[in-house]
Amino acid sequence: MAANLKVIRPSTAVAAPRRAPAAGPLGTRRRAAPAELATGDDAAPTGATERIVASITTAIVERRLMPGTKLAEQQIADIFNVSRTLVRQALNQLSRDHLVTLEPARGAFVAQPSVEEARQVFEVRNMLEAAMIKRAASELGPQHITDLRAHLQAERAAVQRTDISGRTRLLADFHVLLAQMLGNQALAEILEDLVSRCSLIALMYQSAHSAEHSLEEHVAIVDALEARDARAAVKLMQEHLHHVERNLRLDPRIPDLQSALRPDR
Amino acid sequence: MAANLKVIRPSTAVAAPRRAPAAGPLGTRRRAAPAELATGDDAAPTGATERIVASITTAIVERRLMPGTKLAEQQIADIFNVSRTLVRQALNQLSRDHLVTLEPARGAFVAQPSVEEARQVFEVRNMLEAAMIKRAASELGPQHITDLRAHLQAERAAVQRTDISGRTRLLADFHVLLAQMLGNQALAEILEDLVSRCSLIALMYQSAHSAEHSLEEHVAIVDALEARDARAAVKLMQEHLHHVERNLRLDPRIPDLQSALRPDR
DNA sequence: GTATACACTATCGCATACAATAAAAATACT
DNA sequence: AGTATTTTTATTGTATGCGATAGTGTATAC
Repeated sequence: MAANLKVIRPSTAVAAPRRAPAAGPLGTRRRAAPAELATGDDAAPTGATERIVASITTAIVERRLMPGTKLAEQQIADIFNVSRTLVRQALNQLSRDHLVTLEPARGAFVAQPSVEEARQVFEVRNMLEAAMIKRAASELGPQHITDLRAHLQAERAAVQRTDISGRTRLLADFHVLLAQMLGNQALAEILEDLVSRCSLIALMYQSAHSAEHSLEEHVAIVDALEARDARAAVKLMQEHLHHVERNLRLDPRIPDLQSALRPDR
Repeated sequence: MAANLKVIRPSTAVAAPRRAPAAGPLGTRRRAAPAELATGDDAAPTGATERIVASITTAIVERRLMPGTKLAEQQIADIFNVSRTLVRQALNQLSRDHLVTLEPARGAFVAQPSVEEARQVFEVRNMLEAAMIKRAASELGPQHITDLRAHLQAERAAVQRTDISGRTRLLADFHVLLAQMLGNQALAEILEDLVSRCSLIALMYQSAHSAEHSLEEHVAIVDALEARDARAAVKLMQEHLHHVERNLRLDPRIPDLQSALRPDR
């Protein structure tokens, strides 16, 4: 009975995962415990911190936690029926992922990435994913392509049924999936961080980039990979990232409004 | 009198930094506390965890802590005159940096990167740094070149006086410095992680790559940057990374011997 | 003499308790 | 009435304590 909690309202509360942690194509997050059994409920002795991190990460990426939301330790501890100690560990990890910011003696808050940070993250993604997709074009086999198609199908399903949180996650996972297929865990971990941050950025700056458009571009990328056309794949990926970035509402008004309204709650 | 400790012997002990934390060209590590005064001694209320992380990181990168060394919580707590709580936080952060591994219910150990992990890290560095140096060639100004030359001078000095720990750090910092000059903090942080891991890898696999050789290659890279020859810079950087990787003693004998001899000590 | 089983010790995992800090509220004063 | 100041309250930061787990050493049986 550890993790039965309702979806949260935007006001200073935290959400738990509605679905089992390892549901999606790449559910497990880094540094998994030895052998996490299918403990649907609470019986995860060591993985308690992991569970909290995964829950909050999912909540942020799936847009159920707004930037700037305060993450009070005791509240989260009550929700997960653990002590503040474990919550603290989780929040520390999340701050390393740039998903929450720790203000000394004030508490943890869902991060509010600056415009500059957004620029930097997209720049790094561009560097990394261009190189990645180039290798993918030459190294991925038929099985990988099949798996990618399956993922695209899942994306399409989520988009069609307007599953906002599912589609957000799946669209982001596409990029991480590519990294994992190259068999490079180090790359996958880095990209996972970057992609998560991008989800937060997209949320904060109210991306006008439609999910349909992203899906189309993903399809085009896989097509290029299947054709082993590295040049086209790189170009498509870079354009894709550029589109996503360009469709952010980076007008100074928006973030200012955000932070202007938020100080009190 | 918090941080007066002697240099450690390889057997299950931990070292503190002999010099002030922010000494080198890029001394401060990520997520710095608001304004870390020059508190030579202990008066760092919030930054206590930071200090421990920085100390152990430095100790590992500068080769004063061998891979596999046990990092007992109480020992470190005694050394820094803090409670195990803060040490735990520090060790958690370090495990996120891949510098220590946390074995459940057994403790923390200086990481022993596998051959496969080494391969992956170098692959990512290659992707990232090739793209980075390409941008650097077009974006860096004369002042940056001057700063790079100064850094090379510091490298040369450390190499000449056979300052083993200093040169190891400086050679690694060269790459991070490049990232910082591009004004991309996100990139710099990622690269800092990768470079730290490489230091550990080089230590573990007894790199035969001479420091002099690395220095020469760094000089060549800066020359190419100054000439704004992006193509050459990329090529030189990739060759440099390739040389470093190729000079690792990746023979299966070494790590097997390590793990064969190590279980008892 | 070797191997297995048992007990002991040391360290980790987690929770709880206490101290310090910052926000909030209430009161007093201009 | 509005503002400044003090008191109160809530939340974070750190330390400590207890239960649990794994490693180590010893004794006993074969």
